[in-house]
Amino acid sequence: MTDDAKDDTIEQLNQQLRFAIGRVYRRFRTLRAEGELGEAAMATLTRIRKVGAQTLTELADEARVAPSSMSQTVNRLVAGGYLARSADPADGRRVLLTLTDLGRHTESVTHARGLAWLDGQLQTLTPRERAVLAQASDILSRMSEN
Amino acid sequence: MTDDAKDDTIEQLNQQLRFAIGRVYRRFRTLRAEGELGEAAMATLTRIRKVGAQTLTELADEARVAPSSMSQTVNRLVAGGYLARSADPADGRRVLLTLTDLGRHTESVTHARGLAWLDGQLQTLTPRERAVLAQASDILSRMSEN
DNA sequence: TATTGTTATACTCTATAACTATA
DNA sequence: TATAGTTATAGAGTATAACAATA
Repeated sequence: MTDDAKDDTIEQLNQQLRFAIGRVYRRFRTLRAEGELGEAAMATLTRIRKVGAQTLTELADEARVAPSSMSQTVNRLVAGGYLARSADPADGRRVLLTLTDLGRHTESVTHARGLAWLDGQLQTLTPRERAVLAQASDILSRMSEN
Repeated sequence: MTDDAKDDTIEQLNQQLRFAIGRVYRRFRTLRAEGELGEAAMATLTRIRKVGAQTLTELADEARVAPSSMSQTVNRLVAGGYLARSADPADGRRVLLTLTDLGRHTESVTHARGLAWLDGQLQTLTPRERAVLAQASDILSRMSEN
């Protein structure tokens, strides 16, 4: 295989992959039911449910957004009663975000519902196709760290 | 393998995949340079470049967004001089969207630049990993049609 | 009546710039 | 000075509802 042929393959894969990911992402987004929390809000609740109380900077870094963006997402969640702000006793500049009962319950219910469509799709695949997606997930996660 | 074990695998894949796709999509989005067109606008220009003049409904269906959403994306593109509206001689209700010279040029340049990051990432993968991503792209594209 | 498209309005998500409070 | 966080402001993208024009 010449370098040119290899570049062609990569160019083609690039476009296929970007197109496929955009479509699936938008598909996810349209699954959101009336009155349900948006992607960023849900991801924030899920993160705190998984790892416990987080500071604003921790959440912003993990989501790869600006601190002000996360501050506004947190504002909406606090206003809705899903998150509570509390002072960090060890450092007065820090604010610890924790789930309220409503936040914990909403995260659990919405998470389960959000998985339903993808579950249905995955059920229709062959085991081999699922294995391909599992490997692709690993590769994509690694890539997005750069 | 029992049914329960199979369900566990799918549940795990579900979460991995959704996480991976969200991360890569957001990574794409942050690549956008100052003053460049956004994802939806660029995708619209690219679609017209590939298949020629399109009506609003065609564009909305392909992108899987509401007609009013596409109308507003088109509004921004027409206001910026990237697209031109013209009447369909065969049906007075229809509006045909075509690229202007600026639109064609911008699509070409921005498209090339947008591919750069992903190209770099793909170059670092093994041929086998790239094959996995190519297969995954197909599977994901098929899935998002449902 | 049905289809095509637009506008009004509102919400989510994001960013930059300017700011306060604490270390 | 540096770090943590907030607010003001702006813009992209999306949706629903109400509407006009044409088929």
